[in-house]
Amino acid sequence: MPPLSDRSAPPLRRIAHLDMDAFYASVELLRYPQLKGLPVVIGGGRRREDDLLGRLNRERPEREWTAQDLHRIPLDFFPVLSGYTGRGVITTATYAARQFGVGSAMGLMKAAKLCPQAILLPVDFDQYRHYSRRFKALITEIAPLMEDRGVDEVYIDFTDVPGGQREGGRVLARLIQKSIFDDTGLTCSVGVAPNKLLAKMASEFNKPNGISIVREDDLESLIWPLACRKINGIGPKADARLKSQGIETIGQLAARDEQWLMDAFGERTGAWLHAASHGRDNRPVVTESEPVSMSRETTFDRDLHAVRDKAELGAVFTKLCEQVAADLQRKGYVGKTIGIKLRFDDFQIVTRDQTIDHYIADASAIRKAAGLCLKRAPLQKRLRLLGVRVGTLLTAEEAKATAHATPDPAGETDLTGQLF
DNA sequence: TCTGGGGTCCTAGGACCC
DNA sequence: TCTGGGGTCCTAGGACCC
Repeated sequence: MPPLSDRSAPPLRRIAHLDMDAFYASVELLRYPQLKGLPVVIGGGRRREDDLLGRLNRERPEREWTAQDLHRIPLDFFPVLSGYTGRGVITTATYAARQFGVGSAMGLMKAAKLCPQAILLPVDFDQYRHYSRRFKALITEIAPLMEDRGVDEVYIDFTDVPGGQREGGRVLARLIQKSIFDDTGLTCSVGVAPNKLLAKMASEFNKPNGISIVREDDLESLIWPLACRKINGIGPKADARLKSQGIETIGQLAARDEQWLMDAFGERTGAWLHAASHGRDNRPVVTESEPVSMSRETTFDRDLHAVRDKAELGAVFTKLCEQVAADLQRKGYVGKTIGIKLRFDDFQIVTRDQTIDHYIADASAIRKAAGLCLKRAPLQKRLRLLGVRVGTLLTAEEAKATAHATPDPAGETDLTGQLF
């Protein structure tokens, strides 16, 4: 019989990070299995891709093509990157496409140079959301403490889940992988570690369809040789600053004195860099959170001028306000900080926002406040992007309960003097 | 031929209040 | 006339992430 202290010892903290493999592209491959193994990129702007079925029925009318026939669409019928013009970027590329050096966030025109034969599919967010909900539901059936990190990523707290400690978490990770694959046909990569920071790094070790286990004492051998950029939170700017100090790897970062880091990078950031390099992170897995803001933005097909393209801009502006309003209402939120975002032709970004004294969610009130913001913005340069944001959110119920929500009285919204 | 869209969090200065 | 802190809210910009 083990002593009481042993039996009551708390289980080791085991946190998993799960990352779906090439998620958007993999979902597309479920519909178009004939594309398996080929270079495929997902992306593109608003430029509506000609619907494949419609085109088939027009150009190959020898039979009727329906949604059941997607897997039968001949390869030569898919649009390819070659000759692409427009401002779209790649959202996801299949592993076959990545061989050519194309990847997320790359402009499609640049990708067309690198891999003109790649098949280009338009994004289909409804489809990705559907699979996203499905794989997350499967996970929470097995392990209820899950943190949503976007459509294709989650953290999972394995600590108290039956089997979560076996082989460092590998057994449970395998179970979840299998459950997702059996139900959806999609694969994912999982990293299990003592905390979120290390789990996130671990999930990258063995892609695709891999599992990596990182334990406390793996720090030196597995983490320290990695580039600082692998730490979630160190981006290109911070990485450049670290490099300028001769710090390339996480091990080199860990070798620096904490006080030195605090002097060089600020109290907070320095302390965080020091902790992260030593694999320390006590952030909990957060299962629910309220949104802070909602926004809509759009990049124009060509840069627009505030005066010369006033009518076009005004129409887009109104539409963005309507979309944000619809998003707020559909999700049941109101907000009182209304803001705009402009990106000029030189890529400079300017924001203006204004907090009003009551919570709103209707398009005309948003349009009115956003219009006032626009008046305070410089408008000499041509615009590439326009965005509308509503922040300082409250749920509609909260707002009602505290009588904060004052609906814009009918007819009071006055658009006279508005720029657009 | 550059570079999408939707988010979160942090910083820093100023206003204002105690 | 000069001299304090602290705290909160607001605004603008920027880094970073998916």
